[in-house]
Amino acid sequence: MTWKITGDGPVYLRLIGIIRRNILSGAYQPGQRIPSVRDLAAEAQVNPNTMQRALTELEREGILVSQGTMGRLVTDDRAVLEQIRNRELSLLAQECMDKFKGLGLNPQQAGALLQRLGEREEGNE
Amino acid sequence: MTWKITGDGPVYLRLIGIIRRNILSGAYQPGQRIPSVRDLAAEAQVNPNTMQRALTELEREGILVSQGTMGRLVTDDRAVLEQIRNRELSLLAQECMDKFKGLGLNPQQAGALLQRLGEREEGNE
Amino acid sequence: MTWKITGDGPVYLRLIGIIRRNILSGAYQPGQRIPSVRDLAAEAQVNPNTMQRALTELEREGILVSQGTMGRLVTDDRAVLEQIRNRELSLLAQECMDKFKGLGLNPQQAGALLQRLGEREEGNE
Amino acid sequence: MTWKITGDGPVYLRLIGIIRRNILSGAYQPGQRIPSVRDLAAEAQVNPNTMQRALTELEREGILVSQGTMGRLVTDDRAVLEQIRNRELSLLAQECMDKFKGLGLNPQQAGALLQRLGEREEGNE
DNA sequence: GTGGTCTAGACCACT
DNA sequence: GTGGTCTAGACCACG
Repeated sequence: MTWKITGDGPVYLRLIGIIRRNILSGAYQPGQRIPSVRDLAAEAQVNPNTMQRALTELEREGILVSQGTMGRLVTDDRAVLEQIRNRELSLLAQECMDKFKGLGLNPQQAGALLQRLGEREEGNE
Repeated sequence: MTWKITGDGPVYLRLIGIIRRNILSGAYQPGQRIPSVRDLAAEAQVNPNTMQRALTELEREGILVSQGTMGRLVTDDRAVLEQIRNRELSLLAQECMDKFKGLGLNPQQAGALLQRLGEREEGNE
Repeated sequence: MTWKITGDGPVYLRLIGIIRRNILSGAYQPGQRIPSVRDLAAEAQVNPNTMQRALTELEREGILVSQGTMGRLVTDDRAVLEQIRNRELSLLAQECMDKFKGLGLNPQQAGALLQRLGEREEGNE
Repeated sequence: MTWKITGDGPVYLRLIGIIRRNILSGAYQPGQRIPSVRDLAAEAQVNPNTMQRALTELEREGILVSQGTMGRLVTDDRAVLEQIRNRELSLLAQECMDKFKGLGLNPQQAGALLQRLGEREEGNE
């Protein structure tokens, strides 16, 4: 896992984003145990308190579940994962679309552009 | 013009991106005179030298033209603008697609998602 | 390397000319590492920033390549070197010819004059 | 007459060069009266003493002749003019050749290059 | 006023 | 140590 804590804004928010994305992308599988707060903090070169806060928020979100003294697991509730994934997709889509609009494209054109990207890749394979 | 110089990377590169986007989006019209180096630097709260560097690079790119002591203009060469716009679109599309792939979508699905965004907006109108 | 930064015009442009000529003349061999920015600046008695600018331009020109933290090398692409050499030859020829014309010589006569210079040298050998 | 006193070295030496070249190029005809020291100094934006020194040197060279209180004339001795012109040509040829050598050309090649320049111009006419 | 250049000195990331 | 970036402040040429 890469821990480029670049950009601005509170560090713990960026940690949340990074961990969430890594779960949704499958880097951490549903039901899998994640490293300890201390280890994660060391890996990300961040204060353990900051990492703790990020994990607590992700717990409240339901994507992580605490096992008391046994550490934390990624939820195995596929419905929760799917819901969070859809929310992230929606945010990402809106974010991208805003940028495309800034260059004068409407959703139809932007969507077509992405799909043309796919055709090009197929051609390269 | 908004000057959020957030994120990481050299400031002058982000200035270039911001100004270029503002030109491509039409905030600065082709042939229009842009503010002086010092004014832009004050507006963006950066050192005039840094702004100067950004503008010099944009000049080399051809999207800006210097009029010596008469200030700088946005080029009125539509072909240059269109070419740069296409390059930016290509980069943006690839960038977005990378993020969508991280969430498990292929270009077809991502494109469809953006277009569904458009239909939703039409419904709201 | 001699660093006579005499004459007029921006210093960084004259630095570019001096360094380029020294590369083309073989004082810096293709693929060879050149001194650090700071060393060159000290040698030429200019500000490191000014020297940095000159080197950056030469990099953009392709005659120098940066190795990140490993310093800069003269390109080992002979084609690039040959192309730049031809361009310099063309400029130099035109520049000389302008001066000869000021003294009433046409290209034929000027060329013959230079070649007679060669014959005289042969005679001295 | 243009008075770009650029470059380095004593001003009066550059004045000498400029005036001599203007005479040899025919801007000042043999036997013609040249402007007064005061006028020339004003034109060149130079201290009259400096201009005086330049003219005195040119007089010693024989290319200018003083008429006492009647001002100065360009010599009408074609032999003197021709001799000085040859000396200047010789210096210029050597100077150019040094630069060509720096780029790896011998006199034969340099001469051929200049003559090719002439052919190209003929083609454009 | 405009753009452009130069210096001085600092900081950062990389290795 | 290396290249690279940024700031601060000054000076110049051009109209």
